[in-house]
Parts: sequence; C-alpha cells; structure tokens
Amino acid sequence: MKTPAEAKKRDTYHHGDLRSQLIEATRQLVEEKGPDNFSVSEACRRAGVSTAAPYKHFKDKTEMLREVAAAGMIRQSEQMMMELLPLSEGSRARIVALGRVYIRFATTEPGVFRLMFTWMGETEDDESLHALGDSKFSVVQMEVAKCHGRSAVTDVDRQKAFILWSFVHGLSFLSIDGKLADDKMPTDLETLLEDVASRIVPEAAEV
Amino acid sequence: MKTPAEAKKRDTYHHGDLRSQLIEATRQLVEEKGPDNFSVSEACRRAGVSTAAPYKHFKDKTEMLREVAAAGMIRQSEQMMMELLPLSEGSRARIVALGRVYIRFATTEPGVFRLMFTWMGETEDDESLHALGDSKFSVVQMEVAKCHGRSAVTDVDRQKAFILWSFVHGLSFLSIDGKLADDKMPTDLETLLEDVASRIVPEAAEV
DNA sequence: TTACAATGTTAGAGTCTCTAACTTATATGT
DNA sequence: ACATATAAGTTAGAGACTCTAACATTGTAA
Repeated sequence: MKTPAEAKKRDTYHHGDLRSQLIEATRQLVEEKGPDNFSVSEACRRAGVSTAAPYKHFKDKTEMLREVAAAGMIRQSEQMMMELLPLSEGSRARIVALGRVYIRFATTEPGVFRLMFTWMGETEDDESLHALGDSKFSVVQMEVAKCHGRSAVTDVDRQKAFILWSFVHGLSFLSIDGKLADDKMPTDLETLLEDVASRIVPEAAEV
Repeated sequence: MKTPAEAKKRDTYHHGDLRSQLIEATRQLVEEKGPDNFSVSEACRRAGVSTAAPYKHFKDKTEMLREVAAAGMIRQSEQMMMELLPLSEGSRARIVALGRVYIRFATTEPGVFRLMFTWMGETEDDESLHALGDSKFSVVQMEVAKCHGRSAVTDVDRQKAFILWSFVHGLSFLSIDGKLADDKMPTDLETLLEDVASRIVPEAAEV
C-alpha cells in the first residue's frame, strides 16, 4: 500500500547511514528551494525517516545547515586547489584560475554558496566556518606573494589578495543575482578576470 | 490589568498608521535578529495588533520584507547621492565616496543590507528591486565616464564600473562578516578604496 | 546472554503563517 | 443627516514546522 512517490521503506529498524543522507538531502533542498525555504521535515521525508530522527544526529536545524555550509567550503577549496595543479608557480594564470573557480562554484551551487555566508555575521557561530574561509584567503595571499617572486607574504601581498578576494566575492554574488547577464556585461568573465588581475599583480615574477 | 511589557493599547479600534509602523517594526527586527529570524508575529506584538492584521496591508511575510528591502535600496542611494554633492564633477574622489557610502550602509545596517540581496537570485521576484539596483549601477557608470572626461558611457566605462561595483559589493559582505577586522587588514578602509580606485580610473579628467 | 548505548518511533507542546468569518470605524452618495 | 459600502481591525482555527519526552528496537560488549 506504499504510494509510488514515497521513499523506499526500510526493512531494518535502523537506517544505517542516516546522518550523511540527511546532510545530502539538506544540500539538495538548499539548492532547490534556497537556504530560507529549507525544512527539516522535508529532509526527513526524503531520507524516509520520522521528523524526530535528525535530532539523534544534530542539535538542531542550524547544525544541519552548518554541516552543509562547511562541506561547501571544503568542496570549493578542493576545486580551487585542483585547478591550480597544472599551472606553473608564480604565474598570474594561477590568480585568474582561483577567481574563476571561486565564481564557478558560486554559480554552480548558488544555494550552498549563499548558505556559506549566511551566518558569517552572527556572533554565536563556531570558528570552524571562519577558519575554513581564512585558509582559502591564505592561499590567495601566497599566490600573490609568489607572483612577486616572494616566498613570504608581506603586507602589500595581503592587501592585494584582499582586493582580489573582495572583487571575486562580490562578482560571485552579482553573478548569482543575475547581474552578469550578457546584456549587462560587455565582455566575458575570463576577460574580466584577466583585466582585474593585470591591474593588481605583475605579469610574471623575476626569478 | 495591562502588563508593563505590553505595548500601549489603542483606545481606537483602528490603528491609524499600521502599515508604516509594521514596516518599521520589520526593519528593526531584521536588524536585531537577522532576516532569517524575523517573524510577522513579533512585528505584530511590537505594533500592538493581532497577528492577522498585517494581511490587510501585505500579501504575505515576503511582501513585508520586500518593502523593507526596497526602502533600504532607496536609503542607500540617497546616502550615496548626498555624499556626492560637495565633490567636484569628474574627480576620482567621487568614485571613492560612492564606495565608502556603499560600505558604510552595509556595516551600519547589515541586516537590511543582507535582506536587499537575499532574493536577488530568485526568479519570482518583481523587477522593482532589480531596477533600484540597476539605477545605482548607472550612477557609477556615469561617474566613471566623467572621470575619463566623457559625457556618454562607453563599454569600457561599463566594465570599469562593474569592476568597482563588484569590489565594493564583496568588500561590504566581507566587512559585515568580520573579515575587515583590524588584525586582518594592514591598512584602513579609506586607503584601500583609494588604492583600488587609482588602479581603475585616472586621477583627473582632461577638460 | 544480558545489559547498555545508539538510533529509531510516536505523541504532543508550542510557534508560526495565513484564511475565514465576523466586528467596528470611516468614507461616500443622495 | 443618514444609510450603506468599504477599509481595517478582531477572534478562531487549519495546517506546517521545530524540537522534546517517552518508548521501541537493534547492535555491541562484558
């Protein structure tokens, strides 16, 4: 008598993999409905458990969303590192690549991206999200330093990295808000990134 | 028998100024609790009316928040225009001023600022919010053109304005997320804005 | 194997959004 | 001035949601 739309009923009392499946359901829902319209109930329906089940694994709704946000942070970092691999050290192409991947993540997973920066301003958040963000910033700082042929990061590098980060961060939001539509922008994203990078960091480091 | 904490009871059946007072209560709550934790019920309590009253003035919760967001857009625009007044035409100081006010608004009213860009990505939003944002962008485009001694906006101006906007937009978010704390940034905001502006627009227009 | 810890369940309290039906004040037409 | 329509409140309540309490089932370890 199970409805077709209903998720497969378990034959075992215990789910076996509920925690991670709830996180995945949460991620999907955040993407589909937006971070605001996510409900624990619906995630439970997708995972095929009662609405009380999540509270054996998470303190509350916020903690579930925080898990998704943290996973997003890590996923974005990994993508950035991946893109860096084939590019030669100290080249400006690496700076451009970091920006490109940052924005690609935002446009590919706008819901999660928004979520990642939703609670940033709140005081009660744990440090882990901030730490994950800071580590990404450190990478950019390092790349800027290397573009100048330095192995240690100076204040100038920090400032330049911050400018680049702000630009890319803002561009990401404007993109998912539809401001990067073709009729708004004269040039494409790649040209834009190149343009900005060229104004901040030198062409190549003198070895 | 009225509790002291309770809002003053009306002697008239009709409130008289409910719509605007609900908007103001909403604005305050968005600022105090954040856009996510706002509830219509609490706004009603503040305004001293029943929880059904708002629905005579607004379609739903979203429409109330949208009003606050739109008012924020306008307020921010006004502040930007205000700051522009005493500065001479075509000077780069005007560009810097626009950025400074943009960020000042974000840090002064972080709740409303977040709210303004919360629904931007959603498809069902009406055009008014986008239109308000676009008009601000147009101002920046004009200022960039004037810095180059042009009276009409070219594609180059558009692109430069977009870069500036992205930067300032991202910087605003990073600021309210605590990334602009003293220990993170070597220089102050004003220096940073000057630095960026100098990389995008020329010092002064040749008349 | 027997007790305990982990992980499910149902029931329900409390909150929220929004609608329906009703009530009161205000505005309008003659 | 008076009747009446409309605007703007009210209470009651449906339906959804978060989270807790108490109970049920399963896995694990002494």
